[in-house]
Amino acid sequence: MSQREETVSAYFRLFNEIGIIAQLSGNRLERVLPEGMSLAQFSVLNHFCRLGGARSPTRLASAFQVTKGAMTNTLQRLEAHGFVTIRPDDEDARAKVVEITDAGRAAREAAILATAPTVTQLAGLLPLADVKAALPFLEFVRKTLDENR
Amino acid sequence: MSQREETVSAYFRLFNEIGIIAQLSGNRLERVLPEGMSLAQFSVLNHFCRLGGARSPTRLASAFQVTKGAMTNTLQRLEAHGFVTIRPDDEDARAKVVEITDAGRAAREAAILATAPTVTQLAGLLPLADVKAALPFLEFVRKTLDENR
DNA sequence: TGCATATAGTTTAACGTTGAAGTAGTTGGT
DNA sequence: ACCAACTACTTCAACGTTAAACTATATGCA
Repeated sequence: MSQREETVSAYFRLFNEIGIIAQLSGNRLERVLPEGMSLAQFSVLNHFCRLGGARSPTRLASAFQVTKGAMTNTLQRLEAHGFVTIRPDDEDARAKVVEITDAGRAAREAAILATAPTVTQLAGLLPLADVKAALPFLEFVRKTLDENR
Repeated sequence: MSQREETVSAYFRLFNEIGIIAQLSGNRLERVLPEGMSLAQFSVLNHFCRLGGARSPTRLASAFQVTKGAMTNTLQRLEAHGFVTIRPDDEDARAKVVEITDAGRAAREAAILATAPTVTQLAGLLPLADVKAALPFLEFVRKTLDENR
């Protein structure tokens, strides 16, 4: 294999491994999440609880790197469950303001409890130090991909 | 934040970053791939070219960590394009034997050429040494998830 | 002020995936 | 030789995603 081919294959392998891990870990978490709660919904609830305050759909879409259409879908489901409220933005009639509800906070708590055994199991298998060591590079890859679409 | 919460959040961040990277890199490659060729199809063609020989659908499904249903879908599309042949297995009437065709090899070549500029761009942004350094951990994570479903 | 352009959000079709149900064939213990 | 349990593959509905088309509103410049 030429040097060029070896280089190309390293990048393909990187994205291939990452793709498979995303698939396996996503399924895995989704299976233990309470009935009807998707990973996308859980992530949004988490975001609100961790950072507090209100957000527009567009800002959420960009935080999670999904299209606005995908975020519309997620937010409509969350609203149907009563986990968020969506109201018009007074200062910009195009925009909306999304906020988590008490029910949403409770659902997030329940979801965290539900995932705890799985996270504990993984913590026993994947050394925390390795995970922490890998994060900066992964964040760098994510930012790089994001900035060069 | 308690030690426990910090640990949990490290694992969530790991899978969150990986999920976003998978989404962004997958879209990105798919956009430059020749019309009608999905990443799943490309991966299968690549697999055949790199490793040679024939494979059963189940073996392919397990190599890519997708369900058999997903692989049925991918193989049917590849067969419709004439990129693989699918025939019964003489030694096991339940099974099938999948092989790449010359057209499939040509399509794979074309796909590699199409992705070359993107890979080159990424190679300029993500240092090869960092990518190579990250691979063993990612492979370990993938194997661990795979073995503990 | 008016108009071109940009932005916020929704809708739609198409896609790939999962999980479960179903068909067909194989295997191993008795 | 039989039959229960397993395995290979397909089909189907549901889901979350993308990209593109669309409506409505905002912004900036001539």
